[in-house]
Amino acid sequence: MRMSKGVEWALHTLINLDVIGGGPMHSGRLAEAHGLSPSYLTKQLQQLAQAGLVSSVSGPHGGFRLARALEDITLLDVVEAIEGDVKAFHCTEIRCEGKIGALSPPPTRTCAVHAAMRRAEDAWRQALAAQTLAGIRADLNVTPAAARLVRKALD
Amino acid sequence: MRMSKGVEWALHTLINLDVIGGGPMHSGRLAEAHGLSPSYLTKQLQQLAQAGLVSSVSGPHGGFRLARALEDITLLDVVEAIEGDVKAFHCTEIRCEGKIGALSPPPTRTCAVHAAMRRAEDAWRQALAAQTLAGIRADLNVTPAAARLVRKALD
DNA sequence: GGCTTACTACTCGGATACTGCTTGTCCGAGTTCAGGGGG
DNA sequence: CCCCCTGAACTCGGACAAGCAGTATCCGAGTAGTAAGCC
Repeated sequence: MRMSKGVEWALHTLINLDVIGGGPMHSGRLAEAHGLSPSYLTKQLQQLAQAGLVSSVSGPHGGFRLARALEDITLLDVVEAIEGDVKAFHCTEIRCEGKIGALSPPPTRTCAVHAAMRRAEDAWRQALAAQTLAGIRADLNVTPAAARLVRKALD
Repeated sequence: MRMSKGVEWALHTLINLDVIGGGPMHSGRLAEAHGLSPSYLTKQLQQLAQAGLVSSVSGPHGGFRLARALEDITLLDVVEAIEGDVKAFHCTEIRCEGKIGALSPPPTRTCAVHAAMRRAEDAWRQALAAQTLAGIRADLNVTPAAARLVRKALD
């Protein structure tokens, strides 16, 4: 039950992309901004590109840039882009296996255990979808001085 | 981001323990009731015992029995018993690493990304804590005939 | 001098090893029950 | 006839392998910019 650390990397990197603004930034710079593995961060950025959160530009002066405004990117978007379809609980229908499964008639309704876990996960997903990266950036309270600092670090 | 399948096993097994009621039932029977690996289910039951959800009895005619009523067992109790402390998102404080970390003053407040992810997980945890196994069993709508069937399968 | 063309350097993209955790299994410690012997 | 003791069988409990997803890495494909050559 551990979330990939790529999610943390992606979130910070997306916000950094917004702070510097403008043209594409190549992944190596974005990685050293937080001391991350460049190759692995590239992999995560590719996932984000496939999901349409960033756009990639090849060649010299290429890199990644935001494809949407932070207001239009929710936490759920990022988590789903990195983790794929987020279903922590996987119902394997063990109620239909073994002795009980053999003796019971085939069930007609969905598994109650499954339904209960799904309700909880829906609450989680909903809470993720309710928060945008713009809100997080506002919470970070990036001062103009801090923004200059980030641009300098990525320059 | 996958939850251990032990959680599913534990939930179904706990409800079965309640349906049969009474004395301890040994893990082998509980396992074959749903076609599970006996050794591995024992491992999960031990986790539940450590968490105080079931009590274990050694020796012949021993096994596991519910230590609490289903009303007093929430989904969160089970998930935490099996998975340990449930924190999907682990903040590694990358904001303090790399170039940005070196240039920025040490932060005073908690990481905004971390806080946002924690809010979502709190919603999930809260939804888990709001559902008891008694509610799930009620949702299953176990008829007397079905209860007899379970007892027979575990006899 | 301007245009075309080939080259180079730099970036993303996907295929390829490695690591840690979940999953699965095994054997030993402890306990209860049963049977036999003694009082 | 009743009690105690010894033994055996059965259960949990924790230590020990195997498989798989997450982690990390590397090299090839593609592109833009540049410089040289030609008109």
